[in-house]
Amino acid sequence: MARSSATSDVFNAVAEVHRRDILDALITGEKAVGAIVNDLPMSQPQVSKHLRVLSDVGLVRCRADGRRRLYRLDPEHLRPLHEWLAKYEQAWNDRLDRLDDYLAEIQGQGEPQ
Amino acid sequence: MARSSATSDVFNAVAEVHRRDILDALITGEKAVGAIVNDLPMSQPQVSKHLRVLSDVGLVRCRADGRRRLYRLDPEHLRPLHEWLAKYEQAWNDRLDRLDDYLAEIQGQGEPQ
DNA sequence: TTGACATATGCCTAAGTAGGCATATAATCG
DNA sequence: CGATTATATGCCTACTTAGGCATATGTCAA
Repeated sequence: MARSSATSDVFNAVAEVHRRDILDALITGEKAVGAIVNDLPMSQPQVSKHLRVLSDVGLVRCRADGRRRLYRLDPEHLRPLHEWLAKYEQAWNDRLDRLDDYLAEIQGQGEPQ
Repeated sequence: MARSSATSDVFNAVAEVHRRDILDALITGEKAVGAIVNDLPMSQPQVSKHLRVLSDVGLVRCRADGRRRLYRLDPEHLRPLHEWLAKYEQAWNDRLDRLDDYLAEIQGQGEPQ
């Protein structure tokens, strides 16, 4: 048996590196499919299919603009991940607080945009 | 092609519901395999195999105690997830701040232990 | 309408893997 | 040592899925 359907599970949707790449590409804002294809080393059908999965899970939303489809992130749907992770942050607060510090540090350093 | 090996990727390791269940079961502390089998509706080999995956990724650590193997969480290895998620928290701080509030709320309410 | 551009889908194959079952390994006890 | 308990592995099958390719669908322009 394989993993339960990625279509209905944010965890599975995000488990795919390429899908994370797409989400990362959308962090800067709304983008057309073609733009994503240009930014990432993926074929157009590949991108479209991954966008479909991400869309089914709610992580991205689509908007029509002429013959283009503009996709944007819907971070609200990262909530399950966030909640799940939060349980562990609570349990081992001290260790993860250090992690938070570390993150704040590297984020403070490299903020090009 | 299937997803890239779960053995080398925290995201994939955590994508499996049963593996998350095991991790959740270990939140309260170190547990023997048998204890996990008792707590969750899974067979012993099933639990052992999932523990193997989690172990390979570093999310759990094993300690021998007689004929038992005690497993405990190593939250440090949740860092990739945390870091990845942090990027989005930064980008949409206002939205996820509300989520943080919400989480703090429900966590403050139900703290039985 | 015809043609060019933009994106989505369908079909197919290869590959990874979860779970069941039996069994191997390991440790303890008598 | 032999028996029992505790856990890990191996084999097998079924199911999911990523990616390639071709093509359908949709939109705009002339």
